[in-house]
Amino acid sequence: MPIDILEGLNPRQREAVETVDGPLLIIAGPGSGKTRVITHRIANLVRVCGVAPYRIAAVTFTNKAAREMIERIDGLGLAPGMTVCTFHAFCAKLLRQHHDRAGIARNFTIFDRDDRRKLIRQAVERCDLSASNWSPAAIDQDISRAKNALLTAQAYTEGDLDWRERTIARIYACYEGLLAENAGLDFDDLLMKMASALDRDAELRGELEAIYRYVLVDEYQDTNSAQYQIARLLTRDHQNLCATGDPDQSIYGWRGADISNILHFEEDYPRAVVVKLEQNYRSTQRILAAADALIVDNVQRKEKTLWTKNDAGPLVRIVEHETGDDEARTVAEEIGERIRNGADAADIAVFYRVNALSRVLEEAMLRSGVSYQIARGLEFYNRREIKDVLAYLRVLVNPSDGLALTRIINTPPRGIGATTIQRLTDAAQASGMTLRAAVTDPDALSKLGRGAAKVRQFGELLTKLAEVVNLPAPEALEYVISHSGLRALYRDARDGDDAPAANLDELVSAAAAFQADEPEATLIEWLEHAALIGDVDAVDSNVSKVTLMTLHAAKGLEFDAVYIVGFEDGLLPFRRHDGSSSDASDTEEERRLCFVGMTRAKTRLCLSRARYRMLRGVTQRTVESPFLDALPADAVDYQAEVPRTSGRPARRSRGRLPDDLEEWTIGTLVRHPLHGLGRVLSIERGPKRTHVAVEFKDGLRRSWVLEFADLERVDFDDIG
DNA sequence: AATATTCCCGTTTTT
DNA sequence: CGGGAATATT
Repeated sequence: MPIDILEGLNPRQREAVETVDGPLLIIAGPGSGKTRVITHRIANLVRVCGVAPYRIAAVTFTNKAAREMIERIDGLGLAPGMTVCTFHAFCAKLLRQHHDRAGIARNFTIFDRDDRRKLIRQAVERCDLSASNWSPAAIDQDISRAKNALLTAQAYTEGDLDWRERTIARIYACYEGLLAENAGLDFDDLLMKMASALDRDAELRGELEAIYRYVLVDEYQDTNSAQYQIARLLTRDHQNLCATGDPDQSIYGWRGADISNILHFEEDYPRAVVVKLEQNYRSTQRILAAADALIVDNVQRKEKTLWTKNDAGPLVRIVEHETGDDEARTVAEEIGERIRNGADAADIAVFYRVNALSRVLEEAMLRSGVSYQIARGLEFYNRREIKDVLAYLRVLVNPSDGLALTRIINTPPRGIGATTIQRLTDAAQASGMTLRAAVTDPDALSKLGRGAAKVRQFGELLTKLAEVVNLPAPEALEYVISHSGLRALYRDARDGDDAPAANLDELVSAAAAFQADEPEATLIEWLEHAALIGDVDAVDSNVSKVTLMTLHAAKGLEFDAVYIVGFEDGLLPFRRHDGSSSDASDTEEERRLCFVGMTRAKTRLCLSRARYRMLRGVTQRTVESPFLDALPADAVDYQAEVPRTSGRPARRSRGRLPDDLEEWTIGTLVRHPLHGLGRVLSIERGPKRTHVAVEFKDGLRRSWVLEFADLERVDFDDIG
C-alpha cells in the first residue's frame, strides 16, 4: 500500500517532489507528468514529513482540475481533510467562515454573470443613463477587469480617467451599492474581498497562514492580481508556496490573468527553487515539433525545450474544406470510421475556438451516429427551471437577495405584474426595508391596491418555505420544488416538453450526491457549490463518447486523437473584427491557446479549416490561419478536400513547393486567384519554408509562405 | 396581467 | 442564428 514516492520519477520530477520547504516553482510543459509530481509531492509531505493533511491547501483554477487532483490524491490513499478546490471556492469558504472580519453578510449569495448584468443594468438606470448606450455586458467587462486588478470602486474613481471611464466609475460605485443591498458577491468579489481581508486584517492573515502551512497553486500562469495577492499573503512568513504552471499555457489574460506573475516568480520569491519539467510523456515527436514550432514565435515566455522519447508518429494533418458543414461532416465521418475500426470514442476529441462552432459539429456527429459529449456546462445550471429553484433558495437563505426575489415573485404566475412589483419596490425603498420584508409588511402591502392579496399570499408562501433553510439540500429542494408550485408549473407540459420537470428531479439528485459526499454540508454550502460549478464538469472521461469542447476547456486533458477545427484568420487567432486592434500579446495568447490544443494529442492530430464559414447567420470567405504557416513542413501533411457542397473547383493541393521552383526569381510574373497578376519582389529560401513577397498590379503587396500560397507562375505568352 | 410577436443585440474564452 | 428585451395583442 505505501507507494514508493519516488519510484518511476525522472530526476527533475524527483527534485520537485523532494523540495519541501520554501518557495518552489515547477515549470511543467504539457504532458510532463505535472499532476503526478504534485500528488507525489503531497504524498511526500504527508507520509514522509508528517504534515497533517488539513495543513495543506491545493488551489486550482477550474473545478475540473480540482476534481482530478482529488481523485489522484484519493488514489494514493491519502486522508481527507486536505483543502483541494478552486480559488473561488476556497475564498467563498473562508469568507463565509470569517464574514464578520471581511465585512460581509454571513449569508451572502453568489451572483452569476446574468445576475451581475441585471444588477449593472439597474446601476446604469440609477445613474440616469440609458442601457442602450451603456451596455451592461461591456460595463461588466470593465468592472470585472477592475476587480481582478484589485481596484475598488473608490480606487477606480481616483484613477486617471477619460470621459467614458468616469461614467463607468459612477456605475461601478452604484453597482457595488446594489450588491451590498442584496448581500450578494459576484465571482470577482470572492477573490477581491479575500485579498483585501488578508491585506487589511493582519490577525486573520496570521491565523490562516498558521493553518495552511503548505500552499500549492496550480496553473499559476493563470493567476490574476487578486489570486496572486492571496497566494502571497497566505504564505508570507513560511514561504511554503509551491506554484506549478507553464507560461506557454497561459490562456486567461482576457479575464485578468497576468502571465508576469509566473515569469517574475523568482523575483517575488528570491529563495525560490525552480524546476523545469521538459520531458514529454504524452505526444509523438511530430506533434511536439509542430506545437513547439508554433510557440517559439512568442516573445513573452520562459525558454523551455520539450523533448520526448516517444515515436515520431504519423504526420500532423492539415485539411482544408470548402465549408464549415463539410468540415464538420468530414470530421464526424472520419471519427465514425475510426470507431468502427476499433478505436475507443473516449480517446477522441474535437476542439474549437468558440462555442458557436459546436452546433455544426453536434449535428454532424448525430448524422454520422457518433455518440459524443459536449462540455458546455452552463447548459444545466442556466436553465430557467433550475434558476427558478435556486432563486427560491437564495431568497430563503438570504432575504436581502432582491434579485432572486423579483425572479420568483411571479413564477409560477400568481397574478403579480409589473405595476405591483414597482409599487412594492417603491414601498420597500421608502421605508428602507428589503423586498423580502416588504412582502410581509402590512404597511407596504397597504400601498399595493388590488395586488396586495396576491403579494400577501406570496409572502405567506415564503414564510412557510423558510422552514427548509436548516434542512440538508436535497430535502430542502424537494420541499421547495413541490410547495412553490414549480413542479406543477413545469409538469403541466407546455408543448410537450418534459425536460424541465426531469431537470428538477435531476437537480435534487445532484444535491443528494453532493450531500452524500459531504454529509455535514448545509443548504447554504450547496447553494455556493451550485453557483461555482461550471462547464467542464459535465465531461466524464470514463464514458465511451467523443468529446467536443472549446480549446480553453481542453487544458489539462489528453486524447489519443485530436481534431482542431476552424483554423481561420480571425477565428483561431481570434480577433474581434469590430475596430479594436489586436496587439501582439493578444496574438501570443492565441498562439498559446493553439499550443494547448495541439499538445493534448498523443498520436494523431488533425487541424482543419473551412474556406467559407457561416457564423452568426452569415457565410463569409475565410483566410487561412497564419498559425498553419508556422508549422514545420516535415511534420505536416497538407490535404485539400474536394468540395462537397457546391461545384466550386478543387484547388491544387497545397503545402508543396512548385515543381519549377528554380524558375521563381525576383520579377517572376505570378497569378493569385484573389489579387490577380503580380510580380515577385523577393524570394527567400529558409531552412523550413520559402517566403515570397509579391506586388500586384493595383499596388497591393503581400507575402506568403510559398508552399501554401495560391500562387501560380505565369509565362509572358500566357497573358495574351 | 398574461401571452404572442417582433426586434434588436452582440458575438471569445470561464469562475 | 438564437436569446432576451421591448412592444403588440388578447
